[in-house]
Amino acid sequence: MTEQGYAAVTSRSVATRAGINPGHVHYYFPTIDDLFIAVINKGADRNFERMAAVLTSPKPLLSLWHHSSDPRGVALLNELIAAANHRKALHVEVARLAQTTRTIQVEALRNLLPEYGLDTERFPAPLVAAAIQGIALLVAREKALGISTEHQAAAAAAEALLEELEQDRSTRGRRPPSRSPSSAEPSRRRRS
Amino acid sequence: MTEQGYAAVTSRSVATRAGINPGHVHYYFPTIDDLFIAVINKGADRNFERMAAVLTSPKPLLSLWHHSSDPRGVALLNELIAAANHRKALHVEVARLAQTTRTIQVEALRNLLPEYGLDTERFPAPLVAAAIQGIALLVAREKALGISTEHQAAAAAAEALLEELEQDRSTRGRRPPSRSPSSAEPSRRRRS
DNA sequence: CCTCAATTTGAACAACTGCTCAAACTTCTG
DNA sequence: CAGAAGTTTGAGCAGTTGTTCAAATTGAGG
Repeated sequence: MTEQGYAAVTSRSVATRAGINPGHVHYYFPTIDDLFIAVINKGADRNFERMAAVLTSPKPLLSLWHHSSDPRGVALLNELIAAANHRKALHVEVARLAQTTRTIQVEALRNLLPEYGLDTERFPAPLVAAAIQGIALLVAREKALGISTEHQAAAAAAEALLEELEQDRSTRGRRPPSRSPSSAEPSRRRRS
Repeated sequence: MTEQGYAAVTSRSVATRAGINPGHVHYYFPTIDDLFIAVINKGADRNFERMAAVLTSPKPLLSLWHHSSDPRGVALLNELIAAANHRKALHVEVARLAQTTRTIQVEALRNLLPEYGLDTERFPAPLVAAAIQGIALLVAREKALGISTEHQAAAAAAEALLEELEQDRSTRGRRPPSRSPSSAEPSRRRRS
């Protein structure tokens, strides 16, 4: 699926790779849609586990970036979404996977972002989540297309920024967060 | 293609929609790949024109955001990329389209970004381009999947940020940019 | 009006797809 | 070891695909 697109996944191609008989595929997965749904669910399980680990790791944002940058994961999700656009039965499943993933991310980020000293008015959790995953998605896509080295610069800059944020968080962590906005920094537009 | 995926584009389906005979499609487009390539090239032309207009408009970043958020454009590009992953003949064409688009964007942004007062060390042109297009891509995708209202918050926040940047640029424009970093703002980390 | 080229049609072909099903085979159970 | 349940196979069917091609139709030029 990641190598040749979802359309290359057929009873026969799967059987050949699995070293079994084409008809036998339908013994365990009555329809090909069932096979796709199984892929989605298995991918979802792994994804949720990793996501939980990522969001409770020492450097959540950076880990989320690395996780979202995984080329195989990006390629697989892209194909699943494209497949869902062609086969209606998959649409519901893919939507649910994406929905749950996004909800987990946003809820976790809502708790985490204050620790980074981010102005959550200008940079609310949904935006940060979309930015990290969106940039990672685009970088992975351009790498897969074999485009020039522009995406490397973007990836490097993104990683540097997140590293910077993680450092801010760790130094902040030592002294408890001030409850009143009176001290040090000029409240607005400190950061972006 | 945008409605049902690239796999739904067949000699017969195209002919039916065009009100012509299936075989006649092959008179003008010998192979279906040729048809896809024509779509790519036509889309590329329109895209380059709009991109040029966007990048020379009064609010380039905001316009780029709106342009990148166009649902039909996102859907079409997604399908073309998915198709290119399945049919090798398209890969070259799609890669060239994406490459050219990205190059145009980045080169324009390299000239524009200083006007916004952005620290181009931390926010180089490739990152800004990837961020705008990546977030727009993700938002459009989630909207297409029919996912909850989380993406709306992300889109609103992104738009507000860009609007803010545009205002900075316009007020900056009145007084010529200071050549030395001595004045007003504390040089590092003024902005993100 | 006649001719010749360009266009349009309809039918057909081979290759592939998802899926079914009866028959063969294997494994487990009593 | 017999039989039942589960597994695996191979062949086949109906439908769709890209593509070809000869024949029919249309249109332009002399």
